[in-house]
Amino acid sequence: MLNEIKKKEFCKLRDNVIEMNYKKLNKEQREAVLTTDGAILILAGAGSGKTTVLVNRIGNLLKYAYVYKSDKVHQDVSEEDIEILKDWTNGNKDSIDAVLAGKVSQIIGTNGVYPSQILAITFTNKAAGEMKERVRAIIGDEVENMWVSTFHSSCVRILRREADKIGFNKNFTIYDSYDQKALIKQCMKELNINDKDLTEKEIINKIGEQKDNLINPDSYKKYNSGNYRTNKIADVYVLYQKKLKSSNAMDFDDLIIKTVELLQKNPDVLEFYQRKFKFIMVDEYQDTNKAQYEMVKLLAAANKNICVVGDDDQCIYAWRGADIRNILDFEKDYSSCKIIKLEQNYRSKGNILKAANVVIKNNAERKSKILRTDREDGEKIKIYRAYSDMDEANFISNQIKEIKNQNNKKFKDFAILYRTNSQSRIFEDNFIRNDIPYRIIGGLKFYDRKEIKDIMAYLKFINNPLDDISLKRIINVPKRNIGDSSVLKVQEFASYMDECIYSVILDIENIPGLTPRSVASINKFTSLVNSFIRIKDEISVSKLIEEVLNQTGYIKELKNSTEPDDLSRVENLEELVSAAVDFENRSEDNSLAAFLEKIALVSDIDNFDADADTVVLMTVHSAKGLEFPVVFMVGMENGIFPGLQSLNDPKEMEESRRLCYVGITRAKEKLFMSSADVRMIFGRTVSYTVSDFINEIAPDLKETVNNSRKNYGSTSNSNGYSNQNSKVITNGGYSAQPQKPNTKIYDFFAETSVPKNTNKTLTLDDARPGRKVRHSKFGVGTIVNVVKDGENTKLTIAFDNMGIKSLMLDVAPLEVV
DNA sequence: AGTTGAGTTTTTTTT
DNA sequence: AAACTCAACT
Repeated sequence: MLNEIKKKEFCKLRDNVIEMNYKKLNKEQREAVLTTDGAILILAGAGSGKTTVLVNRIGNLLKYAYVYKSDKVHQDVSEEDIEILKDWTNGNKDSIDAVLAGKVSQIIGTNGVYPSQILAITFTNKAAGEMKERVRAIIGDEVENMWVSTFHSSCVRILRREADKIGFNKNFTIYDSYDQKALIKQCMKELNINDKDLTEKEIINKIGEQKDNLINPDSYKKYNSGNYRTNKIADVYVLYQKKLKSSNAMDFDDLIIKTVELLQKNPDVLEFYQRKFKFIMVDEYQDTNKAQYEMVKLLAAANKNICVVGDDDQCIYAWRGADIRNILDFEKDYSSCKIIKLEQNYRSKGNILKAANVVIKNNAERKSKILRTDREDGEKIKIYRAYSDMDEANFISNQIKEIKNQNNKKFKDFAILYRTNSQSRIFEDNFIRNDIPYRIIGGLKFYDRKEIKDIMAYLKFINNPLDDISLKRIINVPKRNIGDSSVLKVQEFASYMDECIYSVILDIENIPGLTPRSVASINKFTSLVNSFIRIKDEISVSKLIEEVLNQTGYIKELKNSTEPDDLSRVENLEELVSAAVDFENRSEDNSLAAFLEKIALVSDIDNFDADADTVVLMTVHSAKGLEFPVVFMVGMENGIFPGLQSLNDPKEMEESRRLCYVGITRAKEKLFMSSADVRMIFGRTVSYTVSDFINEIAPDLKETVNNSRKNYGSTSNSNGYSNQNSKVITNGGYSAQPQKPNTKIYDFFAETSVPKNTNKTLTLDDARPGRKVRHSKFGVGTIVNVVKDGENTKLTIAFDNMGIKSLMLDVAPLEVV
């Protein structure tokens, strides 16, 4: 009756799961996989196999949810068949009967879980995709019924279904940060806020902060009306939300907040999703903010089957509202929760892991957890001090070539990790010259290019004509004689009528003060976009883009242009069309709205193809979750990593250290950490000391690899420069060193972060950013900036308790700490 | 209306 | 160093 293949498939599936559960997993992992009911917190250190655990846990939940598709009614059922069925279904009689009747497509076993009852939230789309594929390997295409996605994507999916319940139309627009900025600017203008010291950036940050913490405009206004500045910010917040709503748009934060609101205000909706998602899993839980936390809490409230995975040591998004307490207090939220620690690291060699451990140990606020590995110690961490940023890049490209040849590595085995995107440029230049294939993840994204944003604005507007921000972007692009003043008049009239711009320009004759020429131009524009709106559901997205490019004359304008950049713009637009075609082929829902959503929510890392054989350059933030055989952490200087703004703020310093920990733990076999004597920042030459984080690594775990610098002064080697450097660093201050003829070498020895009380008066030579100093009145602080002003040197110092002060080097009573 | 030019600001990190 | 902004000029 049951054909052999099916039986085999099933057995294979079950055996797979069991095999994975019991053979490949360690004790803690197994426990995590097998604990299916109730709340579990999995504290998963870097490289401890948490994705494996999550995937197998899902496999375990679905162990008996075998898909059985047949419409044949079975009659000749042997005893053996019955036994097999019993085994498959764990004796579930309903399931057995259903199979025999040929009516079911699923057998539900003891766990009684359907794929559709599982919600798995990951941090990036890429992580979601990978998890999906690994689950697919166990349960097959049934994986499509699971929700495996990011917070933002899940929220959009819910919101599209229920938009009307919170007063939105289901094809709402997702505003990216550019749209957000434009709208904030407009709000500020309308509120006559042009204070030089109340910038839109500050306002955006403040509003974002409120949103992360689920504070709505009204309550923010209520509690902040006393303060002049916050009161103004509150006004912008109120107006901003109002305008978003009337534009049928949401910003990134709103996606989460509106979902929480929806669930809170609509018990029936909440109940629906609570019943649907019997099992919830959240990855990277340490990076959730209050809003996300609340959403998870709401959804999990009924079943309490919640499994969160995270690592407090890898919380690197506090600046975005991520609240480490969410993970630290999980036990309080779910009192009967089980805590499982995964401390066995399968990724890095011993020394790398030890280095990570000693660095992170310096953080105060953490759950104690020590990663261990069975792997051999491997090589020491390689520390390189370059003389310049160019030298740093050069050193690295030489290392890449050398290691690649000697160790038979590929380009894709190397990653360059930095703290800020701007640091990529110098490597890019160098790699081009050295013929090293590379990819940069992050920075200016494809979809952030002007020409792409222009066309996307057309699409956004066509999809949602209430979107004033997009309309204003395209109304005179390409040029069609609708000037700023005309747009302003239209805008003002729309505000006065309390309508969107599109609806007032449809009846243009009602708008006062427009010249006949403007009226004609606007009418032409209106009928153009109307023609797009008419066809948007009838043709594919790629066709629509082509129509827009041609009908608007956008392509023509670029092709006629003499600007050299415009040629590549045409190519980019062609790529946009290809992206749309690709989307149509892959996506089930290939509507315009789905396309826009996909593009709004992709991150750069989502497109990271681990198979392409190139060196990879990215920020440490982007690298989270990835691993590479050889990692270069570059710009390891006080002032860059950690950044200037972190140096005098203990909280920021801890976050930086966590970031450093993330960076270190990306490396499997070799880790380089480099810094430079001098580098260019903002067109200025600055010099920073070696990062405190490098100094925190115990001497026996690291070695200096500056041998290649012997041409740099005969004194270097004779002073133990290359061999005993770690001792030099830990032994303390440069004052112990004899004067060096070469000031650069001399400076190098000055790099130390182990504070030694020398009581030495601060001199010009010591006055560098990152150095800790003591002022007789202001106490201890860190030099943030040094500006030579003729004879004098002006120092900017961030004091631990007195804030930031500017002082003259010659006059101020300062000593080296 | 569009262009030029001086002046300014930028670099955290991202869904 | 480069990108962006604003205002004064064609």
